[in-house]
Amino acid sequence: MFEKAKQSRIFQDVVDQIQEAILDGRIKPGEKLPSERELKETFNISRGTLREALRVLEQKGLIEIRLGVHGGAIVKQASTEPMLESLSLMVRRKEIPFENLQEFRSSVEADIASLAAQRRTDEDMVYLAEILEETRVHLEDHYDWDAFIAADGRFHQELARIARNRLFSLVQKAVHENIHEYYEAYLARKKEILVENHQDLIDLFHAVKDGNGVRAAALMGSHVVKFDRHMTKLVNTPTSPVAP
Amino acid sequence: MFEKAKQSRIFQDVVDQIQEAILDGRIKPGEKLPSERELKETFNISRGTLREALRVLEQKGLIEIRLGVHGGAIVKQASTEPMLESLSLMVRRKEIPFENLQEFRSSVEADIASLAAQRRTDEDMVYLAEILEETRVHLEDHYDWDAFIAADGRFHQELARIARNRLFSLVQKAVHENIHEYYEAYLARKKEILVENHQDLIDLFHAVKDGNGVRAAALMGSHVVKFDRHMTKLVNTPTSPVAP
DNA sequence: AAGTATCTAATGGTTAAACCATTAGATCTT
DNA sequence: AAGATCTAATGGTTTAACCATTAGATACTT
Repeated sequence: MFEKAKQSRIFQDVVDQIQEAILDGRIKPGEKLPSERELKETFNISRGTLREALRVLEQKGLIEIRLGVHGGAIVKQASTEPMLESLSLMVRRKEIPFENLQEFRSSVEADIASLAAQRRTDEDMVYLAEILEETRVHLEDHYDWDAFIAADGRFHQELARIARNRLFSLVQKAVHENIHEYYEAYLARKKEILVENHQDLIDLFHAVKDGNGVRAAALMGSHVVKFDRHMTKLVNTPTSPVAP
Repeated sequence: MFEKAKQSRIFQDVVDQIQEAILDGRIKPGEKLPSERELKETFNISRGTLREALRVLEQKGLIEIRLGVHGGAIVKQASTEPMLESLSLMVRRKEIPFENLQEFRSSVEADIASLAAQRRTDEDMVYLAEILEETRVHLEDHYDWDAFIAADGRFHQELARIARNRLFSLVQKAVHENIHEYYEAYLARKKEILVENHQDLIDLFHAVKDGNGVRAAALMGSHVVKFDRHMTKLVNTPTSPVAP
């Protein structure tokens, strides 16, 4: 019924006030807050307390601090960093099993492929074809594992852009960045994997070009799953039963 | 080719060291860090600098500070708070258009419904049936809009649990909490909306019970879209063209 | 006149020492 | 035994000073 009375922390009050000012648009991205010495007077607090508030706001991705004579706290554009970091921390803390991450990625990528197929324009397909050609070059002309993987990443990213949903783009990026580390660590660099992968991308390209959302989603789902399977056994360290 | 030399900030170094210790498991959830006065000696820094580091770690959700004689910084269990907050900030800063949020939610809920249908056990269905009955009571026996909406939320949440993917659960929660504010603000409280909604839940329940993932996904997709449509026109404030 | 070096002042980064507020446990009182 | 009080350790806050970085002003050199 009741909630515990919050122990007042002055810096938290300052954080809230500045955050609301930013969210309400009273201070806009690019604009500068007053200097620390001015702000401490405004809020009638010490500089140390003010600086603790600034650290919190900085960590939230709301402000950025610059050094020097014309430095100070500048309101940042909204960015994906805080989301990337918080997801990354969840994964690194093993709060999310790796298979969950794989499964989620597979579903999200399939959703993206479906939307992309429904919304792609002719210009989109031109650019997507360029990326597809890149993967072919890095596979057939000058074999280069890392370059192929990088182009493959751009292909997925571009599909998300074609889907025209910023949240999907953001989530796709967050998941990809967090799963990529595992590729580096656990994936055997066999060319045959990339050959298979490349064929998937070609099929995907055509499904999107044809506006066939159902097929695009199905192809993408199996594409991701197939790729993940190459390392599943290596990642899954069985947890030993805990003694009572 | 090069990246700009990072301006060294001492507190950042402290943040990194403590964060790594937590992620490596050298300090475990529930365990307490030494007191501020001890830590400042360990790192050979001032207390103010140390406290700035603690503020950052606290904001990252890695530690929690308790007051009093046996207080101090305690390593927290991994939790969803940081992700919820960062997504919330993105939405509130209008970095993500509302329609994107709706569309994303619809896709994710459909994915969840599909997985749930594939993985549900008999016990799962017993509990899900209880929640479904709750919605019926709040609609037919003692009509209560808020109670129905709350039970509806639990139905979705329980489906995510049945899907047995923590990342889906987490994302579902994050999106739901961020979209819920809009319901409060923009949704007309007409009973007929809930009647329609309730029928959807019944159909969904049976699709899941039958293990029909495809049908469950389709039902969930249209269920969410239908619900969202009731407020779409109200939320979309057309942006006036900007003068050059 | 142009370019270069130096100086200046404002800003964030850091330190030090002190005091306040909160809290769990020890001690005292009844 | 129960309750009140004291004690000490901890986080929260303040103050005042100094350091490091930086953009612009000024002085100097060619």
